[in-house]
Amino acid sequence: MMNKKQEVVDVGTASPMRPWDLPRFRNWIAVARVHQLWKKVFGEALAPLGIQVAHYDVLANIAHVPGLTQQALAEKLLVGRSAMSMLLPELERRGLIERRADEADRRLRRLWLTPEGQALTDRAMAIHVERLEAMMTVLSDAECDAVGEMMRRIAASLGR
Amino acid sequence: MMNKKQEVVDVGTASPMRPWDLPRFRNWIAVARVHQLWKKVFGEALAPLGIQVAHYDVLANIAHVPGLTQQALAEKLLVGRSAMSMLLPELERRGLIERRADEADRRLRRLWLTPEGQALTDRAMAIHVERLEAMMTVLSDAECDAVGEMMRRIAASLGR
DNA sequence: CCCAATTTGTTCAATGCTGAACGAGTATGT
DNA sequence: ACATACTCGTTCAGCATTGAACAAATTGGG
Repeated sequence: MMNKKQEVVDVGTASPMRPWDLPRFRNWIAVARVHQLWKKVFGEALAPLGIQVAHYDVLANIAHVPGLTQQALAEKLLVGRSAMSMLLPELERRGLIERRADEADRRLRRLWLTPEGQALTDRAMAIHVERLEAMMTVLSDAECDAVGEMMRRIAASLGR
Repeated sequence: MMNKKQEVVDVGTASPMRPWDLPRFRNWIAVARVHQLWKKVFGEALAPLGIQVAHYDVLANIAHVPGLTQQALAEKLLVGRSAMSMLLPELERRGLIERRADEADRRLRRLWLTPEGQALTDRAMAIHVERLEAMMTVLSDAECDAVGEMMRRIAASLGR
């Protein structure tokens, strides 16, 4: 497969650098824009449940990996540990999650969903899937998979 | 081209909804993750210049469309107008931008880069392009363009 | 011409996240 | 056993962003 570097003819413009002329630049802008738009749309879709995207991210990750620690959760969400210390007490107070100290290592607080939390998370995930499918209808299955594969490749190269 | 809906065999699991099994879900997670990682990486790359990503977004957009209004800038960045009212005075104080009232409509404050602002923006854009190219090396030109095209399609479908 | 409605930018209280400092608990080395 | 270094979670001040309320300027209909 050809993979020659994409070049832009320098016509001697005043500006020494015109990123908007570079395909990679313009294409990445599109990625960033879709991500931002999605966060807005999803946040509004979640509002009727009385939770925000940050709450949902927590609940969905506990549902995916029950019993994970606050540290592990913070890493998955790419936020600081302190953010969890601020957010989780609120979810606990609302009876959505439970924090139990690990028996072997009492520094760790492992996270679990209560039945109410699981029920809310199920509803939120249903909304998530529904909205995502709606957004993705403009892509064929093959295209969608191709995007995912490429993004995982980029993530791997970023995480060195 | 085949475009049959991707289905997941329901093996009668306990959970009524398992989004992680859906390809569209997993693929989108990858997009979100790359975007978040990029923001972190880029922010660190920008730190030596003494500006943050939010500042850069402002400067780069003024460089791209000199004389745009605060309102137009806020819309482009998907933030509220008040965010600009907080951020721009700082950039003005540092001598990077200039705000001049429009002659015809004195409600509007149009934004321009000072020579210093232009110089800093050029340096920042060089870093931006360099980092972006580095991140994108794992994609061929055709793949990169394909991602951009698909993202623009999604953005169009989201913006109804 | 005039009054109401709209638009632009600003202010301010409230919210959420960060990063550093800290205490409690655990691991390591001698 | 003991001291040191590390890890996990919490607290707190600092900072950015939001959304509502506001003033100034403009627009449009009577």
